[in-house]
Amino acid sequence: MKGRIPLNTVVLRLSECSLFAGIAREEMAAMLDCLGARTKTYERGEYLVRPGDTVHELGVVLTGEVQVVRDDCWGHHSIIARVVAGGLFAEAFACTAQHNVPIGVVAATRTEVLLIDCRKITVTCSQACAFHARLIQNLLRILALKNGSLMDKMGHLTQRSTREKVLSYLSRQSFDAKSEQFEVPFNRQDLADYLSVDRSALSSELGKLRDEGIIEFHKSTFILHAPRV
Amino acid sequence: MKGRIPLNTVVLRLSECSLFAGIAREEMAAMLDCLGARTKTYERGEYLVRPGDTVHELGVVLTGEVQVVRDDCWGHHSIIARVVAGGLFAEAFACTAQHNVPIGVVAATRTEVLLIDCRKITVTCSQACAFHARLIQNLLRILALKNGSLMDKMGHLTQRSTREKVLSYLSRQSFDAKSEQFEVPFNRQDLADYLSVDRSALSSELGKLRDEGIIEFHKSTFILHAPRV
DNA sequence: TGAAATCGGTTGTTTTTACAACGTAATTGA
DNA sequence: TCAATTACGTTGTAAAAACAACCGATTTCA
Repeated sequence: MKGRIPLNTVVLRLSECSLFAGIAREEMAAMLDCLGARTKTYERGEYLVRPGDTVHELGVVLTGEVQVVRDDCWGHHSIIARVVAGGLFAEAFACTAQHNVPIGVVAATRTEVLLIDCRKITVTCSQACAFHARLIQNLLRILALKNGSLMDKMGHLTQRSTREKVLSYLSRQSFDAKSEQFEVPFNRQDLADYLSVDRSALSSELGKLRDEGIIEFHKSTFILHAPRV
Repeated sequence: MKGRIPLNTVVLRLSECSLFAGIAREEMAAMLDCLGARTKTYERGEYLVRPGDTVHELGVVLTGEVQVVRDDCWGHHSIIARVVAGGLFAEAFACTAQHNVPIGVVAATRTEVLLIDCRKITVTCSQACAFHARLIQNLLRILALKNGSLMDKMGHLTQRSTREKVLSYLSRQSFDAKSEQFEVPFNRQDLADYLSVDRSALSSELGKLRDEGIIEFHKSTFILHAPRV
């Protein structure tokens, strides 16, 4: 396999990745070879995918974190999603071999990724490797789940005011954490970019919500007292 | 097959549906039987899926049109997507057998649909019907494309102002129509709900854009003079 | 045909946001 | 350790949106 990351390290990471669920570690080396997978490392701030690229490979985040972003013609920067270790990026575009993708993928930290040509997954190979069917089913499930999370995010974006957006987001985080107290994985600017609101407006709205006793927060730790939406 | 719609009518519709691409018409009767598919008819305004439902079946729109909608706790109604003949709905939730779905699906016109239990698609059946693999691949492609359209829609929602949202939307419609002139498939209220803006604000913004010579419109026919975004 | 409902534009008021600018605290890194 | 950078809250102002209310035109349908 191409890339500088040791094979057993890669296999270890992949064993916890939902794309490879149900595939034995012993099979993985052969599988990676058949898929023509390669590893690559990016520094914080580097682009893995640029708007306008043609994408054939999907990416698996082995370590670190990437953000799927979009900059529009009015100069706004927005964060569509974050992908942490075990997650996939660009898989929807790779599956349809999309030209001129509208999004970018940028490393939020130093990041190691595995890149796999999607055609190698969806087109069953001549050796009729046993894992193909499983990979396709896993990919199907991942795409379905991602559809769900895109809809969740839309639930925040469709809110009219900054207050509603941030409450919608915090409620969701609280729900996912199964706790009134939780960490948000963004700094203020990134949270604003994620919710498509102004940073200073976000800050002041958070201040108001605190004054009203609805939330408490310190840095990225939040406590939501309000009934969860 | 259960339902009151004649089989050959269903087969004719399905032959133009991307879920069944690559499947011969002669095979379809047997396939529908194996899948346990059933047809159903809804009147305008009827709900096909309600928020909170557990969904196992995906739907294929045979005739008519449905809207995927979401009503939030603040009383806002928003339209996530519209699905016309040949399109699928609820497939992402059905694939993951999701409980308590956050969305509703409502008939925008009188609508005939085909309902298929997703487990019958993804789990290859004992007869090892030849079409299963093809269905799964088609479904994969559809989910990937839908991911893309959700991202497109987010591109509109992430715009800050009503003006930017509507221009972003109209640019896209113009691009898709490959023409400066095009029809939008919404009335004003629905367009506002789709873009998550106030209807009267949308109306007055459209008026301003017309006064500035950027667009022309009559009812749902628009002409966009501005360079496409 | 006529009443009712829907649709779309307009206006005015109140609320909210975006934007820019500034200060302080925390973090980074040479 | 000190300087530079980044992060975060705050404030003021101008712009924009939300909301409600209204009106005329069109469509629906009994």
